[in-house]
Amino acid sequence: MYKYEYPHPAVTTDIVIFTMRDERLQLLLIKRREAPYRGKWALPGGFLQIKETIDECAVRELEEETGVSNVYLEQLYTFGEVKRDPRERVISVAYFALIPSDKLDIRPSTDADAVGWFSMNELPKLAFDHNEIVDKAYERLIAKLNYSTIAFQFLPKEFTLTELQNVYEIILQESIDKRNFRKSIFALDAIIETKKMQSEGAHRPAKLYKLKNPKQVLVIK
Amino acid sequence: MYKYEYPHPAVTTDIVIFTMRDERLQLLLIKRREAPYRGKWALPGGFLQIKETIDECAVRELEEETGVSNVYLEQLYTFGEVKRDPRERVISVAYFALIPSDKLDIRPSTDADAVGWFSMNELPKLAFDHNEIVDKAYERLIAKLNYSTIAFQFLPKEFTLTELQNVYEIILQESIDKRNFRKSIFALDAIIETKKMQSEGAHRPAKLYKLKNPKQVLVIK
DNA sequence: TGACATAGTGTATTAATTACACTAACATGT
DNA sequence: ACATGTTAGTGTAATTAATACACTATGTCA
Repeated sequence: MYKYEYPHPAVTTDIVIFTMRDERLQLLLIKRREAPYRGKWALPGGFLQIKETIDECAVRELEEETGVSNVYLEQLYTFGEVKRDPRERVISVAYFALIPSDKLDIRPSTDADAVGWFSMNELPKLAFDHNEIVDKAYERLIAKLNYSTIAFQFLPKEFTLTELQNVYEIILQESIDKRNFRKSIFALDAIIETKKMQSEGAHRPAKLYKLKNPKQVLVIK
Repeated sequence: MYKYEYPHPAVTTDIVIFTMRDERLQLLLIKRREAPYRGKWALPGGFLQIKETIDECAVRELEEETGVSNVYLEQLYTFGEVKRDPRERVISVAYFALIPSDKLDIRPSTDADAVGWFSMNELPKLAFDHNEIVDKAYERLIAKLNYSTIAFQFLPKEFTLTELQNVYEIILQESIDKRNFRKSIFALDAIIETKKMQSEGAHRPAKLYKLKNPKQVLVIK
């Protein structure tokens, strides 16, 4: 038992885990096995341990749910409505993570929870205020596409320009002129050619590129 | 006494209160009367009550420290290093507020704390991780100047274009061409002329303008 | 070897941003 | 009453950035 002179809220992190699957922006959800919202889908997350930072908590939760580590992870916003959790007062520090498409098939290692990928377009009604969190994450993601190199975080180390363009088109939900797109990407001075090509069917193969600084997300302009 | 099965951190809000005073960007600090960091300057803030939202907590703290309400207030970031407070585990949800220059001389109503305005350029070393919070707030403020109408929040209801330009120049620390500045402000379609003029010395008086939607901060572009 | 599918490339037009200098209107001092 | 000082207010040309647009290249497969 832990005792305090004044009431303390519980603190959790919840993570919006985005990836690109089947030409769609998808996110990872977990089916709740317990009340409240039993049987509902919810964002992965969990309670902050007393000896870890909030960032560490998010990294840990992400690793527990997806098995991936060392991916892009950013604090999003803190949600603190009084009744957002019916059990006790819970403050949730929300994060969002971007998983490259080649790290996807790693074990969803959660202890037998049902986990699933859901397309942004066809999300169910989620537990708690998690739809609100997802909306905010998506909003942030769209904003960041336009002033940072965050889009690269969806791709494997080596990628084609068409793959990159697809990331933008899928997230922004608009088509982009191919020549202008390439021009703007080259202007970033962020990628270099590899000597490899990628053959993906009965057509001309594409050059593979890689980031000059793979882990770095640049703010541009 | 409040008892929990697992340890709970305390949750506070800290507020970076910006204003424009003496042609400088300044912020409000409070001198701590108690340990830890006794005698050091710190951001105003306080513990989250169990029945108020985090936003409400920030509004309340702001009102208690400055006497002002109904000003621009935005959640900034949540700070959760394990040892950021030596007493117990404390998660701080930081906010930043912008106070119009004409609301300034309202009583700093705090119960006999020493409060003071400090210029951003000459900040002392603050208690806790508050310098880090201030840095992040300033960064956000600069960013928002460029894609929102947040700058108007520093000004009284009616203001001149020169006053507005001063806000930009002081915060961005660069001089701006007057004609281009005015052009870009008019292009926002956010202000209208009043019929009043402001005479401020031995020179031509300036037109007073006002916002079409005073409380609204627009995201632009 | 021809059909098909995606990769890859340049230029002209338009829009946005920047650079730049003089006149207008008031207060004050003589 | 007029000359001086000080800030308010205004437009245009030059530069840069963003957009629109169509054909050739290179592979696979039948």
